[in-house]
Amino acid sequence: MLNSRTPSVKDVAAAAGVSLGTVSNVMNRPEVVSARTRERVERAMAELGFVRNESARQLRAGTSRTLAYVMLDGTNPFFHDVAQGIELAAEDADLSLFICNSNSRAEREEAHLDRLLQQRVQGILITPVNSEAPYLYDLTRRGVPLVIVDRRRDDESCCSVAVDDVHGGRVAIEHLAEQGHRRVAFIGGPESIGQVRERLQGSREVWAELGLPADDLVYLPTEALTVAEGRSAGERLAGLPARRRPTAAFCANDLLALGLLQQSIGAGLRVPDDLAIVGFDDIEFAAAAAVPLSSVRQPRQELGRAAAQLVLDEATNPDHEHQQLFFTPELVARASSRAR
Amino acid sequence: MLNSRTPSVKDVAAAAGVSLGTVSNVMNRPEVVSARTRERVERAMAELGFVRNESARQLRAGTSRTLAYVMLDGTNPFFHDVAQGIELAAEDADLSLFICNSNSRAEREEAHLDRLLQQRVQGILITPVNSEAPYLYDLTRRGVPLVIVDRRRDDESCCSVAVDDVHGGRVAIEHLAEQGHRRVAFIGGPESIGQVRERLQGSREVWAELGLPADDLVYLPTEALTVAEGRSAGERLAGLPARRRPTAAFCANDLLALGLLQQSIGAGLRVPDDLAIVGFDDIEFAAAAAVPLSSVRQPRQELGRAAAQLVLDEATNPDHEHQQLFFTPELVARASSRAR
DNA sequence: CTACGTTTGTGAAACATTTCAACCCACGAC
DNA sequence: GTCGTGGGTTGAAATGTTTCACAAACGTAG
Repeated sequence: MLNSRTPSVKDVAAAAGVSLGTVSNVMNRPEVVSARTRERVERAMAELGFVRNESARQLRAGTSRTLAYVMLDGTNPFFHDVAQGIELAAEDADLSLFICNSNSRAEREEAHLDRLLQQRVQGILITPVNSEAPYLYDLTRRGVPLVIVDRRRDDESCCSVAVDDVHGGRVAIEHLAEQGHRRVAFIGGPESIGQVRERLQGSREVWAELGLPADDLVYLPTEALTVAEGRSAGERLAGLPARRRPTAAFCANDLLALGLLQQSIGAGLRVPDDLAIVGFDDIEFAAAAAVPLSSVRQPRQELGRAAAQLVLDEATNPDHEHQQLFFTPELVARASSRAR
Repeated sequence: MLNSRTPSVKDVAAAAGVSLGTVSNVMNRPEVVSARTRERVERAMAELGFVRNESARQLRAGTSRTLAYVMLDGTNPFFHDVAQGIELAAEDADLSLFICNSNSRAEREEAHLDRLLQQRVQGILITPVNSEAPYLYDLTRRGVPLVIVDRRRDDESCCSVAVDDVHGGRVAIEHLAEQGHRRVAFIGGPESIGQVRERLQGSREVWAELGLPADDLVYLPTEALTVAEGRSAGERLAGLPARRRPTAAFCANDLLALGLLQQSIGAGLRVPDDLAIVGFDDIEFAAAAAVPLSSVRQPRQELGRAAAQLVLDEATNPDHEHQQLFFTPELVARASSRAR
């Protein structure tokens, strides 16, 4: 019953009474083989339960059928949405997607990249721990199509897809100012993350343009962009003397905002009346929060899809040129920041 | 500068002045080659930037270095936590993990499985759309190590790892009854999902044992286990005549519960005073909800880790026996259901 | 009936690795 | 000296595909 070995093209060829090459043609160029033989071969395949060996295919053909995405933080739904966008594009191109998670650790990231190199994936999409890491430059030197997602590089040595974070910071603060807030907290960190810096920069820019005193935009640094850090920021916020306490907070991402929201409500504050909150990313759960969260929306799936298209272009188009794609995020105002 | 071809073992061998076989030995059985030559070969590898071709390795060696997990629903963080557990186990065994997402569509699932078969992955973990699907039985017939995660099969024709859902239903309802609730809603669906059926069954069992009238455990069916469905269930709940309206709800998963929570608060209900809520899964966001959500905790990472161990056993241990692993979920009581 | 073009099918080479039997060589025991 | 012994290394076969130059078969126009 159990056929020790899984059947190969050779077995199929024998069963169908044709040559190896013909079986291969049936799989790869069905138009060159006559309907009659094609059918015979297909029947043989079905009967034997033939499954093409991808390693052999790839070895000989030299081209793999997979893309890979190395995401930064598996606990943040944002990245899964990006991955979903990539997956859709990959599906269209009839490719598989390998999803890895570096968990913000450079060493894991490097290990994953090493594996992917061994697999000879067609292209790599990555939201890196550090977009200037030398091993990333190695990839490009090796000629591996590479797209940096949701980050950027100063030089333009590879494609990237990102969102205008400075602008994102601007619209968030603008909105809060419009709602009448005159003392606002910026919550986020560590500053080593480019995103955080730029969102903060945008916030400060527009704050200054509105002629508001710099001191009244309070920077509350955090250790990471997590729910727990959001809660702890909330505690620090509550600890400020009433006079100094902001009436609104702009968080560098939604996880922070969700943590802050929870802590605030738990502490008996009314949101948005006592504290207005705006997040960043607009993850699914932002809208589902008890007080639906205002957030600066990133086109998450679009980001992924666009990145996949760039990497495919680099992989297949001989005169590909690196591009830096930019999306403009927009504010989605919900209950957590509206009307005082 | 750019060396057209990526170097192969042959190139390394030439550069180091040894034979092919020796280079291979350096990679696979370093102990049999003398320290001197090993070092020479390693230097040559580094200089040439050699990267082993995994396809060729796999083709010849016959064994792949990857596991795969086909998850049911990428929008539910629960599955990502399971995946994380698998990933950890895979990392320990020095394997890569391929993560796929069927999005609850049998056709996508089958397409993914086909791909994985072609890749000759070492084993497949899956949370299937339907655990009795014929193509799943095909896998076993083919001899592919297979573990069903978070589902079960009636016959014991493959390994599975799941949670005792009947028990989960029991503890949730027991808890609510203890808090004094005498009219409770069970929210979940569709009934085609085994989980939903069993959680409901457990609920009914314990309700009857407590001597409460069957009619007072109100079953509110939903189309899916999503936040949106939770919201809509909330609306239906609010529409019930006050006399018939439950004072507590047990949701078949946390997404539903989160949706219900949001809708209820938005409608001006106080949780848990007007409506107590218990979810299922205990995803990260459950604790982070504005009113921290009580939930029946599944050991998510543990589930994944255990499943990975089973699949590895099946893959490597010649006298492997199929096992049905069971975890007992436990209630995590938080503010959404405590003390009226 | 021949020459020629088209359509189908063939067979061997190539891909990059692992594996294994065989070989070489130095060294110690006798 | 000779004979094992065993560590170190080699070379060739094998893995399952794809590709490509070529052959065979078959019409068809002249």
